[in-house]
Amino acid sequence: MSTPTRKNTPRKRRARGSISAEEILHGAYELASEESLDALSMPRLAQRLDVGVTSIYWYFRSKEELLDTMTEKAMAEFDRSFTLSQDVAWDEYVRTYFRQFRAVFRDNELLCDLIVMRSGPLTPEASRIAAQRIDLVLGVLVDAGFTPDTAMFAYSTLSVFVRGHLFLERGWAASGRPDLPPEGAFANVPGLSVLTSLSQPHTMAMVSEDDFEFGLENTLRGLRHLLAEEADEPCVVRARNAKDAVPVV
Amino acid sequence: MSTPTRKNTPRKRRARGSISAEEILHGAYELASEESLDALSMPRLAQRLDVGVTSIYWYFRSKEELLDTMTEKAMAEFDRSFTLSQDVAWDEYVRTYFRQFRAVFRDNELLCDLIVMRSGPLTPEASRIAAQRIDLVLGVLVDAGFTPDTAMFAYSTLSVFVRGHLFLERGWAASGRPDLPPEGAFANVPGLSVLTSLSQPHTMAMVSEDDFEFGLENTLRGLRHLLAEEADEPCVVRARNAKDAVPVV
DNA sequence: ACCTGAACACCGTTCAAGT
DNA sequence: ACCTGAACACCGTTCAAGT
Repeated sequence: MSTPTRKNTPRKRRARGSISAEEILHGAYELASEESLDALSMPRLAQRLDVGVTSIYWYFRSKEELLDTMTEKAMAEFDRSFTLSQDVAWDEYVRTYFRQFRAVFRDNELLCDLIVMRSGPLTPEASRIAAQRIDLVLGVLVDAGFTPDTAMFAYSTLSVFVRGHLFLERGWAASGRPDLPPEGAFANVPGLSVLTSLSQPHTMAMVSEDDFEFGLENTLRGLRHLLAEEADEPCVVRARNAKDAVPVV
Repeated sequence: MSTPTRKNTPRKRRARGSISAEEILHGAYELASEESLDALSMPRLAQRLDVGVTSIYWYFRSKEELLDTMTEKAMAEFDRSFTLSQDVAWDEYVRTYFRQFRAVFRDNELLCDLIVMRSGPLTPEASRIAAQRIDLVLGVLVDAGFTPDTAMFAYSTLSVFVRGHLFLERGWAASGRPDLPPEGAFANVPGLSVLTSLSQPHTMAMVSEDDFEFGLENTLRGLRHLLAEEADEPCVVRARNAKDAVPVV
């Protein structure tokens, strides 16, 4: 029994062409997908691939570079899971698009972690995929009468709102604690007036289904009226403030 | 010269009442404030306080508990840096409030890291402070004619948007790279139509000043019209979609 | 050219003491 | 009751080799 124990067995040296960037990327993606992005560490990945930890560094300069490449893969997968509607009004198109946007990230934690949570500059490839998808939505908005610039701002607002929503949702999910007790969240805070007179339960998290839908619809309402204003809609005259709105009777 | 070297000098044991939770909290807050929240580690903090690392664990069960307490402090500081406007229209009030909301977090990285980036359940104390501030804004909305529930949704939308904006901004800032080259961001992506015809520079980051202002104003516009709809404004009849809007001429 | 283990400088946290 | 160092199980990364 001079055989070294399992634990201390040094792996036999692998052949020269036996690893590749693709293989590492695939293993990393799988590991993160099965467990979580947090669980992805260089040692764990090496173990899974049956490779020396340092070998990974020959193919990826750093963990960040590996994550960037994983994000490319994630962006392609995100793109594939979209089904764009056709022949609907621009606002229905946008509504469906961003509901789906949220749904895909909600159902796939890894995509959300790589693309939403790790937000920042993308690789050119990931950037390309995103740009082409965004351009389609902008096209719909421009066809509806928005200028290209306004269309871009409209997309930006919704994108920031939806990603903000996903980000905050994740924060509460990660805490383990379920959302605050729906009612009674503010029960023992003195000096409150409105918060204690809500007729439906609201939570501090602000990431309920209703919160999402309200935000989405309100943004669309704003855009609808912006479009009308830009087209010199005769009904409401330059309504900057509610009380300034002049109904043309 | 039998004196042990500086490096290896064991700290002399401290007296029994010589540390306190407050002192640790203060030191942690200062360290994070001077450097960054990332730079705050238990060993670094202990070193700064001239205390054994493990001593901290007598006062705080974990680093997370320390961070939660720091967030309480941060929330109080955030609250103090607010100056609420008076005697202005509800939408001007909300506009000023959320511009300030963003500005405070932008100017104080630590507050942003503790309150925005580390979003999730707050301690009861932090929760209380936030609830009281939010209640003031809701009061203004209710006075303007919104129902308490709608007021809460309105706050939620804006809060999620602004925090989303701050979160994304931080992601791009952390990357070190300045934002993408304003124009030419999509220059070499084939098949683009709208993105290549923008008359002003937009960036992939979607967190420019203009993006923020557009989102804020658009949300306010949506809310203004929602208020009008709810009050049975005679001008636009149940305008769920732009094409459904019936101008009453 | 590719793969490797040992080593480095860190983490957060536990534990069995010391006083 | 409070403070402590040693130790544990991790990180990401570098370096000087091996083949």
